[in-house]
Amino acid sequence: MNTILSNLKIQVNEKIYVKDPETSPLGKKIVEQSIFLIDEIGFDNFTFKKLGEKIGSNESSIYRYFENKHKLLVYLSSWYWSWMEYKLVFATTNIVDPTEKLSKAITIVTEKVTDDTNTEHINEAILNKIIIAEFTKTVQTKEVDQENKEGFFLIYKRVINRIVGIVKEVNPEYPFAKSLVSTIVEGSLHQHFLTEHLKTITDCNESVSTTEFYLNLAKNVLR
Amino acid sequence: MNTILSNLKIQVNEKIYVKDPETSPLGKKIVEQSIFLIDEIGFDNFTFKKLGEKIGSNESSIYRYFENKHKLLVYLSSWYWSWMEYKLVFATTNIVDPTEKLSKAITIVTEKVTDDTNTEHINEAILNKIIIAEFTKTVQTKEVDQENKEGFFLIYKRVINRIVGIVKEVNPEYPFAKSLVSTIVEGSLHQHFLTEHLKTITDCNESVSTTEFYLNLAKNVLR
DNA sequence: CAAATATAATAGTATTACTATCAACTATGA
DNA sequence: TCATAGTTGATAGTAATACTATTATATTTG
Repeated sequence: MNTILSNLKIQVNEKIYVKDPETSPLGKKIVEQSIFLIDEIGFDNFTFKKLGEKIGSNESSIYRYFENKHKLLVYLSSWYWSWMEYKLVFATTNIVDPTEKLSKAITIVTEKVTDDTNTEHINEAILNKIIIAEFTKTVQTKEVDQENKEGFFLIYKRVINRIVGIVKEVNPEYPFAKSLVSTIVEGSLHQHFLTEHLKTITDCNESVSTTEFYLNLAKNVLR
Repeated sequence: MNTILSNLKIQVNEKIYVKDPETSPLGKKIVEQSIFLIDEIGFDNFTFKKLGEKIGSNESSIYRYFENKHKLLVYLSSWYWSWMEYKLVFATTNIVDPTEKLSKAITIVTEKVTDDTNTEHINEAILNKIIIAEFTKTVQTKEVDQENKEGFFLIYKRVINRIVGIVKEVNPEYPFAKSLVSTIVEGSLHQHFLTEHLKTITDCNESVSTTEFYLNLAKNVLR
């Protein structure tokens, strides 16, 4: 996986950006540093002006890459889920036993992320923290239907449906495969959030535990 | 329940408001109409100025009740979960069989809400729509730890832990009761959202189905 | 009726979320 | 190597947001 990812470019829907940030040093810096700044001050307090100051660049230059901060967050999310899809595919390819395949998939998608050193300008561990704290904000807007039509959430839906396929291999009779998987994926982000901030309503306390909970859940539901 | 609720006042943590909106006609109007306006234009586009125009009142008057729009949303959420707790308690009291009790509880908490005509100025059906679309925004902020300390989310956590108690009656051996319940409660809001906006990653399509999915899930996990 | 309280109207500030313009610098290719 | 296209930076400006402060006017209560 290592060598392959370093040659592969994560593809993000062109409609999300004004200019592809991967095509210039400034673009890469915007992406790289926005991850740190959003993690640091939170998306709600994040502005292009502050990011400009952080990277020693002008606010107006950032607008040449992203229409607004919402689009930047959608970009980061798309990148994340696209990267997640690679991890998923590589972890499950050539595994014949559906149950084992599903376990690997659930593990990939629910465990805490460590930095993938193959992508130079993106720190996946921090990006994962952002996804945990802010991902629902990319979807939960009044513009969701419009943006869904434009394909902003395709990658996310593809990740879900890839796992749905595995669930159906494990148990073709189970009638709620899609809801189960979307519950696991979204729910694991939520459990990670609770582990950090509202500990009294979760049993998860370290990275492995959230995964354990969902592995156990899936096993019980699909047996 | 009807007669009792019409006499009971839903209690909301005093730190959430500047002045209790239940104590004046203007306060009630602010709460009543904010629900309609947030539903209509979304929380992100909602401002006190727009609300003032809608209710024929001045922006500055609204600030005398709520510090900012975030606090107003926290107020609406607290009200909602408090009301949900009443429904829960009344639906499960005097039921001896834990399994039946849990089924009632899961049904209450996952089903689509219809207006409760006993509360004059609050339309619960619309409020439920707001909770589905915006609830995570009340929690997912940089101030979550501070606000949690001040007790802003106590009611929500109490609802979760009340159901956790029932889960433990059903199966005292199950090691993830808290995570299961928080997954169900938060997850059902998410499934309702997907049903409306991202239909390709959910199996739920009408009110009953989300409940069915989670009843089935809980049954399989706890047997 | 007086005093206290609630509300409305107006004004003002700092920040946000942009857009527009123009100058400077950089890379390319003829 | 020069011309030119494209990128970035600097500055300015606008409308909206998120408030705070002040004063006037109603309304309630004792």
